[in-house]
Amino acid sequence: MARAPTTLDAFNAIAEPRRRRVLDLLTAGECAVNDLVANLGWPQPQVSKHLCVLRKVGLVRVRREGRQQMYKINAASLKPIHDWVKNFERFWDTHLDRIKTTAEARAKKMAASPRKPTASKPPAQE
Amino acid sequence: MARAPTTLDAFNAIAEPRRRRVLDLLTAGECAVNDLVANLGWPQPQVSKHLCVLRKVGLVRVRREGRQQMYKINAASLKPIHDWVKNFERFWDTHLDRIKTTAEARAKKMAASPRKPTASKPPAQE
DNA sequence: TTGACATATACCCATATAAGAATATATTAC
DNA sequence: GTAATATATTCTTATATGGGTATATGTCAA
Repeated sequence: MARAPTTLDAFNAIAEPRRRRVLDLLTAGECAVNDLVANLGWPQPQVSKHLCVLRKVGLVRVRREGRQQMYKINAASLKPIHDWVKNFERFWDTHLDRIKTTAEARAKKMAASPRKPTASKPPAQE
Repeated sequence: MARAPTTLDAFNAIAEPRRRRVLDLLTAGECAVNDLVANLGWPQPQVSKHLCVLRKVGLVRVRREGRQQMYKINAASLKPIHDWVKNFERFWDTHLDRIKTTAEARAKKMAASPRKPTASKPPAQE
């Protein structure tokens, strides 16, 4: 089996940095292909192809306006990614870490010598 | 040019659902390969290979303990993804929308008649 | 040493890219 | 109709994959 198609889901689609770049630009608002081409400086076919992938996974919506195709972001398709990554927040959120660490340290100290509540705490940071 | 290697960064690494699955399991704590194999029910070489990719992008750390290799999550490598996706939150988070809208409305009201500081605030819970 | 266990690696194969170049399609203007 | 504009599609090519199977490496035990 080969790698999953980029059009399978948002996870695969945004693995490509250039597609993330396109989405970043589209946060500013609806945009025609040529505007993206001008902003990005990439060959037009590449822009179209990346847009095609984004469209297939539902990350953008298209609307024709005369000769132009207006693309706009549909970021709701990013929510699954957001939700998944959010489950790992606690692993880097130093605020939560500190809370947890402090709580653990206090608990340990309490268990060791319940007499001295909050005293000999050298550096021991991080 | 071909697609970027899965080992290029976390974005590419987590495009594969099975690797996300592995990370999910590792949130429970450090784990030997065979434990993962047992939990996942995949052939051992596959588990090892996926772990290898995760290791190369820094999403997991290994430690040898006797014959076992203990893998633990290093979710800090997911932070770039979190940070990127977070920029799109406003596109689906109706909660933020409401907060923003409320804040703007209040600001506008304040500007119009600065006399009433914080009064007519009915439910607006959450 | 020999063997058992735990894990990693090597090989094969079908498939899927992403970029580049050329061309096709669709829409409007003349 | 013809031309011009805006965008999409069709090639090609180099490269990377993920699963399967077999095997190599590393570690402990007797």
